[in-house]
Amino acid sequence: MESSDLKKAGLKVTLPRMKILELLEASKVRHQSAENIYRALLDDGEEIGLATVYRVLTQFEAAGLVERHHFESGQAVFELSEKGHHDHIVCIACGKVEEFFDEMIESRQREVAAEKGYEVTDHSLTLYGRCPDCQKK
Amino acid sequence: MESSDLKKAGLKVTLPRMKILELLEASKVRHQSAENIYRALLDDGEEIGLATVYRVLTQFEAAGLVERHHFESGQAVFELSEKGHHDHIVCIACGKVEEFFDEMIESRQREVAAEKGYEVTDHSLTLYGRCPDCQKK
DNA sequence: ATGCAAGTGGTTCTCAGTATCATAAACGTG
DNA sequence: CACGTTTATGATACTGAGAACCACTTGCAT
Ligand SMILES: [Zn+2]
Ligand SMILES: [Zn+2]
Ligand SMILES: [Zn+2]
Ligand SMILES: [Zn+2]
Repeated sequence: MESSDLKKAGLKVTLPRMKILELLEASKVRHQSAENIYRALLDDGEEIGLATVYRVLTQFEAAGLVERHHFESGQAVFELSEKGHHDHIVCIACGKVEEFFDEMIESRQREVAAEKGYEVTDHSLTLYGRCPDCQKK
Repeated sequence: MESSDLKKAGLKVTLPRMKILELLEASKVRHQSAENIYRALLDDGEEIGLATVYRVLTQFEAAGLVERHHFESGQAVFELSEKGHHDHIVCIACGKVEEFFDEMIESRQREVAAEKGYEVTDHSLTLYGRCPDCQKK
């Protein structure tokens, strides 16, 4: 992922956009809030405004570069959309987010929607529970 | 649903609580935002404060009387939890909400979580698309 | 280089929801 | 049913995520 991806998305290559993209790639945490990204960039010594982070993430989302999720925690989180569609399991104790994909669930969703005559454009499935680590505590 | 349900839930029977419960039962729209409920009560000539509506709905949720959902529209919506678990299809054009239950999806979710060692406490599945009516337009 | 369209970021604004707190209503007791 | 304690109410102030503004800066084509 690099500047060419920004061009492809119809976005000018600017420093803040590059920095945000780089951070999303480099970070070991895949699902991050806007404020998280903002603080991480500040900590890296970058000069960037919070408004820019929100604006750029929204543009990235519109361009299909990132996806936005609303887990129950309130705050939206963003992830690079390099990998294909997947759903999430969120640990309610430590906040860890894992991903999964289950073709049977996906196809049943399509069937359910078709039965009701809906054209589905999107869906969101999130499981909440305790991860193995947090169960031990 | 009546005053006894409030007592069972460990909540004093007060006028605002009764009014909110009555409205939720009587309303033809099952999934409503707090502000919606507030305005509906005002329109019915009730004297109630918005803070009370939010407070009471949160108490009802804690007591298991209502469920809160966060569809992508931002605002939380509430519904009586009289019926069993179900998931939702939301029309992105007109906002209509339909409900469905699919045992195959439910059981696959349990399996996926078990494979990853999670104890699932809850999940949220929402399909977004266009309802039959809105497709015609 | 130079001009201008597009982007930035400090700040203000919005909007859903919560906290505060003085007043009012519910309920157990006599 | 009057009383007093406890809990609830509701007007209002506050919060926090995110969008809107707008003067200033940057990227890029000529
Ligand atoms: Zn955990
Ligand atoms: Zn993900
Ligand atoms: Zn519709
Ligand atoms: Zn429902």
